Amino acid sequence: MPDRQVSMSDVARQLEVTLSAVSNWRRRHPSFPSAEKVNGQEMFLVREIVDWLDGRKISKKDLKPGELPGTTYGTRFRGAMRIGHASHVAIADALWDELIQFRGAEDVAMFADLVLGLLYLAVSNDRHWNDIVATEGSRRLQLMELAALDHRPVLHVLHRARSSFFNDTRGETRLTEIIRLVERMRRSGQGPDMFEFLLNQFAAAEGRRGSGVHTPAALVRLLVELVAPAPGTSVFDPCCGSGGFLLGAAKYIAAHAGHDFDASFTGHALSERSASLAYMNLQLHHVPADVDIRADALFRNDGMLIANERFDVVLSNPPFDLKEPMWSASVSELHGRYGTLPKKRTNFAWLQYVMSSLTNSGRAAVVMPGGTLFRGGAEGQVRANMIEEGVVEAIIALPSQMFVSTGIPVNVWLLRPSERREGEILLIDASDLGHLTSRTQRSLSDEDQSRIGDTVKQWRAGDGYENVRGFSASVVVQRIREQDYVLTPARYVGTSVELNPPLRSVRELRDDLARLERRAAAADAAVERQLDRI
DNA sequence: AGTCTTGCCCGTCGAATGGA
DNA sequence: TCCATTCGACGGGCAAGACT
Repeated sequence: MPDRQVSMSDVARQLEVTLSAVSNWRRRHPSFPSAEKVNGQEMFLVREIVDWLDGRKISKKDLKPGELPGTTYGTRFRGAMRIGHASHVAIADALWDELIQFRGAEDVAMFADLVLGLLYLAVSNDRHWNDIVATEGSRRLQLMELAALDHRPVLHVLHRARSSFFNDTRGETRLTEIIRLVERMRRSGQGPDMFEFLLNQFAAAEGRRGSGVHTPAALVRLLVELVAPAPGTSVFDPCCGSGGFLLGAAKYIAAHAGHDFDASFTGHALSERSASLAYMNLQLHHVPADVDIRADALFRNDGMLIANERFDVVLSNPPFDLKEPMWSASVSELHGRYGTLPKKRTNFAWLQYVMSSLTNSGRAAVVMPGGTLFRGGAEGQVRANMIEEGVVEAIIALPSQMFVSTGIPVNVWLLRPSERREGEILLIDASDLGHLTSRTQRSLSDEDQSRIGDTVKQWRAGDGYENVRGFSASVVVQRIREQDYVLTPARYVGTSVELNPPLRSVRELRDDLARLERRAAAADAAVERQLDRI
């Protein structure tokens, strides 16, 4: 759309605001683009209008379903005019290619911190940002320091990045280029989404050497859909990483319930870096979230994870088989309502923790490694107790290679308070779903996600659900008990390929053959007739 | 008739104020 | 110091009126 033009009323119509609103903007804001008369009508350049609208937030009461608080009129205008409908991904993709050229020898995380920190400053409209863009050298570094002092999370990531980034002369020119790219991201008006996009890109770039667990976007969407958070709910992630689940839940609520946004979001981070990234990510999307760092106090002396609040919805992807001693040395066992575990078996400690932080009408979805479904010992005992208590609602086995950090297959535990026991557990084997996005990466398509989501919804509603061989099975607890509480879905759903087809009589087969021969003869005759006609 | 401006009203947000 | 309340600025909607 190089030089497309629009009138004031066009703008008002596309934005679904009144004409007077646009008129007021024009009257009240000298920065409003100037008009040009075409055939007696005043016209504006779309490019200039979009630029200006990007700086204009839609007030809460005027948000439409699906729009998060903080959405600008620029975004709405673009959507309505189908401008750049390829959206932030296309823009960010292009910028990403440029961006990684300026990566130096330092590790990806440092580079990520620098870029994300700057993008946060740019998008959150920091008062120093314009000067940072316009200045160079030590003055610019001073301004960055000043800006970071105003934003503590940025302070953390920028400090980390600075020491390794600016120790040579090339650092200066690279910084100039990076700031230029960040400014372009800001001007695109889709900074918050780009922040999220870059978080995913950087996590992928860090790969297996990456510092933290990063939940892929497809998995976030799946889990959020499975717990279906409603407006007014409290959402909690006890290990929130960069805030993906909390943001996903906020987006889900906004998309399904309009702008009614009185939900609360709480995240605990295991590192200061995670906390900073999560804080920035959520702030930029205007998600009112509390993010705390709880790494040092993860496990108390009695082995319990810290739990003193309850939430309606808990979503989490905690680190599997946590090796790091994040608890005090005096911890020898991990206690929980459903059993005691040796201190190295943290997976079920997380699951029990999730249960203890759930309200009695709550719902939780947790990502766990495959071992949690079948391992015996103390873990098997806890699993058995949870099943008997009726807190396990469903298990979904996912394909391998879903994560950048590990190739092992994972599964989703859907948990509910025991009051709601229904005597059956839904087991879904989705390990055949998904497609490879690279040699080592697999992702779930939208269809895959909705197939899983719809199955769970139908099963919950008790309406229209049927077991699908090789995919899903609703299983009574008694049957799981007989299997020593092993929850591996594949064991219950059967195989999709019929290994032992029921034997058919020779007569049936001969009849079939005869029928097919008759149809073939009829088809031949039809072809002959057509040929004769020519 | 269609397009835009103006004045007025009202809801929202944040800063200031006041009380425990 | 923390909380609630008040107040003013601001932005958007509405309706009447002006312009072409």
